[in-house]
Amino acid sequence: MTETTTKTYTISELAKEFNVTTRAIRFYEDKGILSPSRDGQKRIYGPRDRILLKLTLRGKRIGFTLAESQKLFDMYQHGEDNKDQLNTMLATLDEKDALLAQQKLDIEEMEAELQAARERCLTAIKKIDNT
Amino acid sequence: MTETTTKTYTISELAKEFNVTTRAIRFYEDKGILSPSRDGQKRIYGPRDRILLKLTLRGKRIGFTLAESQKLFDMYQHGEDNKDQLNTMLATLDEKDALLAQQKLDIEEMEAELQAARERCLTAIKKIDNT
DNA sequence: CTCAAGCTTGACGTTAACGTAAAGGTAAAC
DNA sequence: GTTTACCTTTACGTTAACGTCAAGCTTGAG
Repeated sequence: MTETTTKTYTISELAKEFNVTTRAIRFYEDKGILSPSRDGQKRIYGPRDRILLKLTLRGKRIGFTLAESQKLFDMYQHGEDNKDQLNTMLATLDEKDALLAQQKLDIEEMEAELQAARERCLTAIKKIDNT
Repeated sequence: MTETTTKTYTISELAKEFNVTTRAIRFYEDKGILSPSRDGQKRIYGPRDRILLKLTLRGKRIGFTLAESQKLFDMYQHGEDNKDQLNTMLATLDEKDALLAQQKLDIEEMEAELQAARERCLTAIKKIDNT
């Protein structure tokens, strides 16, 4: 009764789902981020790969490099028994948190400026229309 | 009584203030973002250059390319009379706003994950300490 | 059988954003 | 007058993150 088959994905399925190229996905494997199993030649991706891909792409959107993401994943997985490594990871996490905080400020300020620019645009357009 | 002298900066002053290299600042000039005046050979930066530099760096922190920042600045300055250009700019602003909204979500989720990772770290360290 | 669709592994090309010398002008300090 | 500290231009080097062929396996449809 208990299903033991885990969901799998082909490379192009993942590519479509996350809107990236297959080339990019293979590239992430090269960088040690993904490690799909194989069916003969073909790559088979499991749920774990899917999550890692998702996290990687999210990281990218907020400015993490692939190397940074990979490092985090790596520490997260193989650091359970090494205190030094755990502390290194805590430091890394703090560092990232600080960056995110700064980014939030930057985003707020940028949004205000975009809004100001938008209003200036609209005013200028009105002026033109009244000519 | 009314002072008309505007504050000016040397390249290294700006570099120090914003913690970037002089090379980077000259690079931004190459890209058309800054346009300092000269005192003989030497570059003289005014308040306007300073602001543009600040905005550029802020943009960078949230993932804007230099070309994108430059394009925004350019539209902001020379678009007052061209309706098409104003509308293009409005579209660009909307696009950027959408990206910023996505980034906010990404940051929230990433912070949650970093927090979870941090707690896992701390737990693991405790376990080690109790060994 | 063959043919198109999708997979594979190289391997060279590209863009962005500077880094890094190299080689020299200038100006205040000693 | 010669170091020292900045400034300049020119130009080749570098890293990240893929893009873009090339050349070939394989597999289900017709």
